[in-house]
Amino acid sequence: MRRDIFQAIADPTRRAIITLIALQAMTPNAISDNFHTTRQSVSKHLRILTECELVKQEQQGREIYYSLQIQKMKEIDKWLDQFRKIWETRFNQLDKVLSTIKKQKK
Amino acid sequence: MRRDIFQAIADPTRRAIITLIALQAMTPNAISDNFHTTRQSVSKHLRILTECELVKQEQQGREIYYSLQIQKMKEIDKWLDQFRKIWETRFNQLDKVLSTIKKQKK
DNA sequence: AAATTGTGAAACCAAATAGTTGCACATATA
DNA sequence: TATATGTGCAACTATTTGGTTTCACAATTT
Repeated sequence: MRRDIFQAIADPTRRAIITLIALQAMTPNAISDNFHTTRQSVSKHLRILTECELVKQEQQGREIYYSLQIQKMKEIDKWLDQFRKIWETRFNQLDKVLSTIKKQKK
Repeated sequence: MRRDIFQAIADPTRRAIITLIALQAMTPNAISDNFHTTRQSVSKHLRILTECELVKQEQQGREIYYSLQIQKMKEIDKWLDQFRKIWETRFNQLDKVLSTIKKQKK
């Protein structure tokens, strides 16, 4: 059973849940009201998200509030870094080409 | 058959392929030399990556060179934007708290 | 105390996935 | 022309996945 952030955000419902609870904690019932699926299905997604530490729970009486562990999202950002370097370099190269063309026009 | 970038980068082998061909185009044979899997398996991954436009092919004789379409990676970056705003705000709030403590110490 | 509500977990199922094996086909080399 | 090489694709398999149904249990309300 693989369980990492990339696998977690692969599912569109899970991405929607993440967005939904990014700003405020919500209960499984409240979350599932926003989707055309059962509470149990959402519950399963929340378990997966919890297992890879993208989400944390907070019990309040019989209700459990789920919220996003925003710092975990930075791991995706960190992975993107290696490519960011490349696309920025390509942009700079394009910039260089453009300024060369500009000079030649003079 | 779902086919989007998030599903594409969910597989660790595909993420490794992406990193491998990010800087230079490579043939399926050369790519599969880097993994403990068959050429056919890599070929399948390349097909998935091509289908969601993360990778482009360039035929050269009987060889086909695959390379990363770096700008497509920006889509993930774009999706992260909504969370980046949150984690930057949280950081600023922490900053505010810290400077308040500093003031109180004076 | 009895009924209701909010929840997680197990059992089950259909569909998707990653991988393998075997093949076809085009390009290159002998 | 015959053989070797680089490749994609189809068929098959084991495993994983997302979803549903059913149940158990604890907290709340009546």
